Amino acid sequence: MCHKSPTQNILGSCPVPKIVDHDQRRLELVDATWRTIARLGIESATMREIALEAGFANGALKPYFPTKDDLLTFAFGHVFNRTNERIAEVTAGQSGLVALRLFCVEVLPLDEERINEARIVIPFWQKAINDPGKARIHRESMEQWLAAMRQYLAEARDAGTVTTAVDDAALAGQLLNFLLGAQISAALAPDGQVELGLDEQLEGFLTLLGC
Amino acid sequence: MCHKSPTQNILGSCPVPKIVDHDQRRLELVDATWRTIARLGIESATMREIALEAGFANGALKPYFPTKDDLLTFAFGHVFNRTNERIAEVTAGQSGLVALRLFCVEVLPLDEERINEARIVIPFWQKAINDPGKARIHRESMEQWLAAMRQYLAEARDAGTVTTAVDDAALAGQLLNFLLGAQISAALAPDGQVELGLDEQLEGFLTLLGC
DNA sequence: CCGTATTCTCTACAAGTATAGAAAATAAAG
DNA sequence: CTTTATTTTCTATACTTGTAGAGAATACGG
Repeated sequence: MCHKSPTQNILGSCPVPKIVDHDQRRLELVDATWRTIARLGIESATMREIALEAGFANGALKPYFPTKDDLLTFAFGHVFNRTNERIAEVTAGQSGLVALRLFCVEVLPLDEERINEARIVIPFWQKAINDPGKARIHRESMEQWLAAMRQYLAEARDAGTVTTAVDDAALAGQLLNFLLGAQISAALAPDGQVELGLDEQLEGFLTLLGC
Repeated sequence: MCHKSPTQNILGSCPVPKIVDHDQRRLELVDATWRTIARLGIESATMREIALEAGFANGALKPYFPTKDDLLTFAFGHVFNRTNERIAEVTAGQSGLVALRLFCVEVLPLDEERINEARIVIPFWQKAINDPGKARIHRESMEQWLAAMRQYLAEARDAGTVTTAVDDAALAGQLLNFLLGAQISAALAPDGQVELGLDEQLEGFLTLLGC
């Protein structure tokens, strides 16, 4: 009698047949979900289409995500986490205006990959309107972002690079809404359009802070 | 033999039975669509549900909107037009910073009605991601808004109330994205929440312009 | 009251969806 | 090769949706 779980048993001695890392498979499926939504839109991202994109047949997703909502919630959460990790990497060891700029540049949809992320997050927002759980995911990330931005602003004030009379909470909120709106503008821009002027808008905002 | 169309024939003399103003009926249906989306979300806004909300049975919408897409496109366009008319009313005869503030206040989701509009426009954006026609509707309105904002900024510069070195195009773009992002923030805020600080953020931005 | 053109209701249907679960395929140990 | 537990395919089901269209209801002139 063997008590070992097959997935743990790489060098096992029981009648052990298969080795699929469920967690990694889930990430593969999330990636396929992401690609499908970016390519066809969320309305065409059916379980069948996602399975196909992942290279499987219809029912293969079931053992890893019992329902479609599980899959989507996990996928959305993963995109959020990935963005936050990227932000953490880029801003590590930085502070003040420099960190604030790096933060914004990382979030703004300035390249094809992040424009795709904008095409994912908008359907997420739409679902969140009528799904309190998803709305909470959004709000918690945004609280986190706001806190980071307020800290960077405070640091910049200490350094003397931010001198405006407008208070930090208002500035951070304004900047956050700007970042969110930029997702809309980028996702709905015509196919070939590269220049939305987001760089200039960000630089403009940062310039205004020093008044 | 009678050649008059019954809908035109208010005082007719033919065997004329019914008087339904098709255009007004369409507006009623658009209103019911709007209410349904605001109440249940766009995913639950089926033809049946919309018809019910309008006080009709399933198939009654058909003569006025042959397909669901016709209904939705018309409904979205109508919300856009209504907003633009409201803006035109409020800013009529105004100019410069005053006009700019009135414009923004009219667009920002500061009351329950405009938070509902945010709950409508987000599903629209989502659909527009994969529907070039809808994307164009959005872009054309935004071009119009940008032009208006740039003009107000130019007027304010002439009046000396805007003195920043940041150029007007960047300012207008930044402000537009702020307005769009505010829709997201408001639509996903918790139910009871009244204060997002959008007023302060707008005032903060306008203050920064005078540097 | 009757006739008539319009408006609306109701039922029906074809297409597509998520999901369930039986059966086949698979891969490694013995 | 056989055994065994897992993984994947495949088919089936229950449900919802948009749409179509026949028929009933309606309202008004005569």
